Amino acid sequence: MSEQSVHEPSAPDQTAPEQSAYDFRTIERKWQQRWEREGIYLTRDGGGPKYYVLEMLPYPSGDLHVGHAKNYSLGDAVARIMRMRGYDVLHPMGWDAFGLPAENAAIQRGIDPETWTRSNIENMRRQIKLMGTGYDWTREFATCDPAYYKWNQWFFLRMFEQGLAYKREAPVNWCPVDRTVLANEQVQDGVCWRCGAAVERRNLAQWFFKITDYADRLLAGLDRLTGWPERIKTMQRNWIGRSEGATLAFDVEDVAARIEVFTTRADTVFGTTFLAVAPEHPVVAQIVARLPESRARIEEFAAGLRSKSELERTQLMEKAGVPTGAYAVNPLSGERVPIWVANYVLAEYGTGAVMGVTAHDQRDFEFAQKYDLPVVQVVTDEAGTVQPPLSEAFTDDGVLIASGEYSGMTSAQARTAIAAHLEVQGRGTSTITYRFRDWLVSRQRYWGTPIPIVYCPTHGAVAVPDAQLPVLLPKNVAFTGQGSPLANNPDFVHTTCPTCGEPATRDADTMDTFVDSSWYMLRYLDPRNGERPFDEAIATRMMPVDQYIGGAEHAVLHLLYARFFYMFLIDQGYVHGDDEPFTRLFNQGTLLHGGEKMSKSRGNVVGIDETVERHGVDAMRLFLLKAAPPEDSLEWSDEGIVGRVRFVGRVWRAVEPLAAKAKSAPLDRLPETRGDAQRQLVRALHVALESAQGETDTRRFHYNVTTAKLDELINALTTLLREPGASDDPAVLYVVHALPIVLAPFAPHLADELWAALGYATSVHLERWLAPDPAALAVDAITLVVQVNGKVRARIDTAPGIGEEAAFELALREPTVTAQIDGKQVRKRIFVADKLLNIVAA
RNA sequence: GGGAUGAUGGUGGAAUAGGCAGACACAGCAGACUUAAAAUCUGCAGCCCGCAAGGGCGUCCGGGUUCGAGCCCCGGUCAUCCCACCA
Repeated sequence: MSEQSVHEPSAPDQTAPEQSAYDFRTIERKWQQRWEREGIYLTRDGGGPKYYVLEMLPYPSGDLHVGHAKNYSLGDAVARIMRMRGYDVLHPMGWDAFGLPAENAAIQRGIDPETWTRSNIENMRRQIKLMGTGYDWTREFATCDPAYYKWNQWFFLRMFEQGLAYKREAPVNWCPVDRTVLANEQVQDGVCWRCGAAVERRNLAQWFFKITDYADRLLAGLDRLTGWPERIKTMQRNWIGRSEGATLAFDVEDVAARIEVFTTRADTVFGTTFLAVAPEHPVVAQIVARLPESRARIEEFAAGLRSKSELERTQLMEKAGVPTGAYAVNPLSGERVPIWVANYVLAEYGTGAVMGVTAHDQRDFEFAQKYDLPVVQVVTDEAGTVQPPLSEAFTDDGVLIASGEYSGMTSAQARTAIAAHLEVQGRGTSTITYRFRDWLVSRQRYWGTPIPIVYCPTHGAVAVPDAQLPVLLPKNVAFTGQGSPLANNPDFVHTTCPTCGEPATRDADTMDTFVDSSWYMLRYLDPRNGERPFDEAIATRMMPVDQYIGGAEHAVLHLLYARFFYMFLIDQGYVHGDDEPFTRLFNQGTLLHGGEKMSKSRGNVVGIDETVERHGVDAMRLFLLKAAPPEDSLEWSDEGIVGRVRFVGRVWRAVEPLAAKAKSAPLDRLPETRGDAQRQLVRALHVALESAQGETDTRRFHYNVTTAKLDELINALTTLLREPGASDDPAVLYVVHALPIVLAPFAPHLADELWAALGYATSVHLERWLAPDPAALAVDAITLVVQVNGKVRARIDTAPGIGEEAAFELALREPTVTAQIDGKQVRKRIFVADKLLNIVAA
């Protein structure tokens, strides 16, 4: 590492604590340089079990703040503990480098997106190294490297071949002034972020990945992911939104059309009093052709709806509709029901049409109230107490009434019977509907992976041959914020058809950046492979990721897309094994400052450079681990970190004077202990070891508790050191010798400085972890709690294993106990060995 | 509207399986060291009564189960997050 890459100290800060004897600035820099020089964090192939720990790929936004540090401190501690425990740890880092902010910088400040991105990466890499994190940097890549995005294109073509990538029209946000598509975050209050023009919805032909083909596998896989938080799995299930029901067909009177409706309540068909369709439903055009007098009314209604923002449409609007004038026929009862266009029917879900069952669906009920439609109850509860008139929809399952031959059946029986009956007549089928849609991957942007498709007047959409990949992003691009940068670039767009060689045009869209992050965990395994995205054998050996760490904001999209992508890779045989890519998932809590999430846009960031310069890396990392459990959000505290600065100094002052002696204290067996204080000290060390190691086993990562155990350890050590002769005590020297090992995952620089002071020439991070020793953890004295009627009245210090009778006799010697029993009869005794004696007296 | 999670001292938090509530730390107070301060070290510290010994109360509120509830059950309040016209 060169000198330039180390941060220059900022101006001296008068409020900063005076430098103690432990010069963290010099020491931390020294170790970081040495670790890098010696390559101690390169992935080892030492014949141990593999352990792949991965933090979610960061976006290179510019500067790291302590919120990022919270994430990396955790992953780094996990990686270090597992490495010391003998696992062959893979812990890589890279960059999610495509995306909108770089393009915005280009539009607003005229900076080339690549220049902007690369310089951010440089800075963030420097800052991550400044934290002393143990990544294997030889595997680093950025998703904007052509050597990476080439494989995005390659996978796109494989999906295209399999019919999993397809093209269809879909609405986008369109700015009529800038003639460009806007991302949702570029639409603010319905207007363009740049020019303020009102944003329109427009249909464009775009590429989709057929993730819905995998819906049931994505659902089923969740049940096997026992190492994932239940909350995230629930969110994914809700997102997929599997719904079992039936599709039923209603004939339209006087129009040669059928309206299909999806319903989960086929048992309520007899209660249908109207049909509601989305304004976009094709039947609307057919009805208008037949009943021209309805045209104006329907078009006005649809136009009013289109002018509303998404927010107004989904949250604020009252249910409303207009009658089309046409009627449909109930396939079971034969009754005529009016067809309405309604604002609460979604074109994209189900069939875009619903049967209006006013008595048994709350939305339909409200609609009926507003437009005075009949309410026909066809289900009642078991006891038959629910009777008309209804004041609200009765939405529970129950028993059918007024439903012809189905009356008397339960809802569940009727659903099956009705679906079967209609199926025979060709008017119904059992259907499973999903809430989530196929994955729209086209983005009308520059800074992303070009879609490797060419449009030929003769041959249509043609795949770019593999040999011609990557389709490179052009360099000579003007960023005006108007139009599409690639579509505006003739050199890029004009090409020849791979099939016939005639003039053709390229697809001018780029891929959603979620494509980039859907398979990156595989590229780390074989990052320089030029022939394949990754080697099959290596991937099969190293996958899945054992521990994935990141924020809950990716609970649905990224984590669902990556699971889908991996299932595809498994199916295609690019990697073998289980089709879930992330065995365990841990969701970090966010870092708050001033009660709000720390972020550049909120202007409440605390930078890494300043924090490290002022307090030191180890203190920062220890504070971020100590202040709260890692899944909780955590309020940054400039005061709180002072406690960790003190801890670092206290450890150094306690250990350093004894370091020369301590190396000869053997670590392979427990030391002789003379007294209770010595036994407590050795026990404190093993409690800390157990805490640190247990957290990786149980996956809770509650290092806030582990750091408290380290506090207790150092408190016990400094207390003992005040006793005469302590510096020759075998227990003290044993603990001093072992201390760097237990500190290594959390304060890696301090640990190595202590290890060197002991006289070691090699890094402590190459040492083996100490196994917590049950003999050291055993206690030789307990405090037995004595309760009278459930209230603590005395505590008796005694040896473990004391019997109930003996305990009772001791308890009766305590005046605070006898005072409570006095004049009462002892009715009962509850005895919990080595813990508690409860005397029940009345 | 639906779902999930949570609520513990001045603050962040701890409490393995229903068994000592408040570990550890921050802030605070007192003391030691110092000419003085900083740094460091030591001690105190949930609330109320009491000189003390000790006692009463106490984990959002109200009930319940239990010898015993921060933890389990029922009802409520508040907070955060997610989904939200999904037929």
